[in-house]
Amino acid sequence: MGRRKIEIAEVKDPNTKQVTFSKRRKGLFKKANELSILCGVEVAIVVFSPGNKPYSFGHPSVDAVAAKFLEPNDVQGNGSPNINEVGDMEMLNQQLSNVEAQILEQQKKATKLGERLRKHEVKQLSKPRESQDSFSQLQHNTKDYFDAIEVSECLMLLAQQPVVGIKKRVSKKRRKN
Amino acid sequence: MGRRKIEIAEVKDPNTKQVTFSKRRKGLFKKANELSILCGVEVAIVVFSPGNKPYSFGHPSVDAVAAKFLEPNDVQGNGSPNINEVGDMEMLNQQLSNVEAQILEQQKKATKLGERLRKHEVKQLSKPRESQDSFSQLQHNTKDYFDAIEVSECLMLLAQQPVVGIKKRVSKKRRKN
DNA sequence: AAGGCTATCTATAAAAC
DNA sequence: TGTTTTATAGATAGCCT
Repeated sequence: MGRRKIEIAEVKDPNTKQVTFSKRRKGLFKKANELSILCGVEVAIVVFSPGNKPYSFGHPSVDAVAAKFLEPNDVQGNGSPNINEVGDMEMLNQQLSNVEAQILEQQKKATKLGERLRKHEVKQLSKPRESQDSFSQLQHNTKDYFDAIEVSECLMLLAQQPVVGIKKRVSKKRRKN
Repeated sequence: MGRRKIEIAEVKDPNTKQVTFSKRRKGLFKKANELSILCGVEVAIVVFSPGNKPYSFGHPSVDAVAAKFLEPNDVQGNGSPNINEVGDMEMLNQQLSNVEAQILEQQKKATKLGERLRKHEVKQLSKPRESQDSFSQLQHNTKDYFDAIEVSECLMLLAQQPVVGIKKRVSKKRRKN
């Protein structure tokens, strides 16, 4: 959409990245706003800048969307429970291709990280192809279920914004392969 | 962006509205995905369809973004606390025409919801997702590898679906006004 | 109602201020 | 360092299958 076509890969130059972020975040929010108005629907977005500053957009507000999401009883649309989807396979593929490259490059670092990862029962990264396959498969098998849950939880958390001392504990889990 | 320019106002024809929603939601998610990749940032979106079905997008996951959003303490980016901005005044003005009423209405729901949430705390919403939480924790501790690893990690974890027994507890937080 | 197909409109990468 | 402009890439409204 600019003078030149750019590949969707992380922008290296910090300055350019920041500029890109500003422009695209603005564009994203605008799109979200249009969507909410055109279709009379509710939307909520949270995004972090390269500098880790959080930005958000909500129509009518992030809280409102969260509340609605968490109140399935109020939804009598068509009887369909919370159904969620991550997006299109196309998008996922785009992510995957990106991930593959990163995995390869980070394999070394990942090794160093090994210890910490293991603490969390996260095994070492393996070949990209494997990831892709499993992911694709997973995508198929748990598309609806998976993300629906993910979001509901996020919203639940967001819904309680004025929160400060949330403590999350993750017990060591046993791998059961 | 189509054969004709349209004003940003609620589409009346239900069918057209649905089609518009589908197309634009797809576009919105794609944009969000591109933003996350181009700038190496985290994004989370939740949107309801005209039929009240929730859809979501998250990179690397809605959870991760939510957790980060809720734990400013962990963020040492530049010390800037949560900055919340909706976008342009233009956009805001457009929203204003609708928001007020909805906010009020949502406020009640939110309140009701609050009770409910507290009651259930964060019950276990899922199994496969849990793994991502430990990962998001991990992310905070390994910022350096963060970008490169987060996605691949996510994929790996997802690939290991048969994850069970993780327990996450969220303590009741005290609001500190 | 789920996918293509353009003609057009919109977003935005670079460049110019 | 930002704001505005410009030329293009990208998104999509109306159609059609």
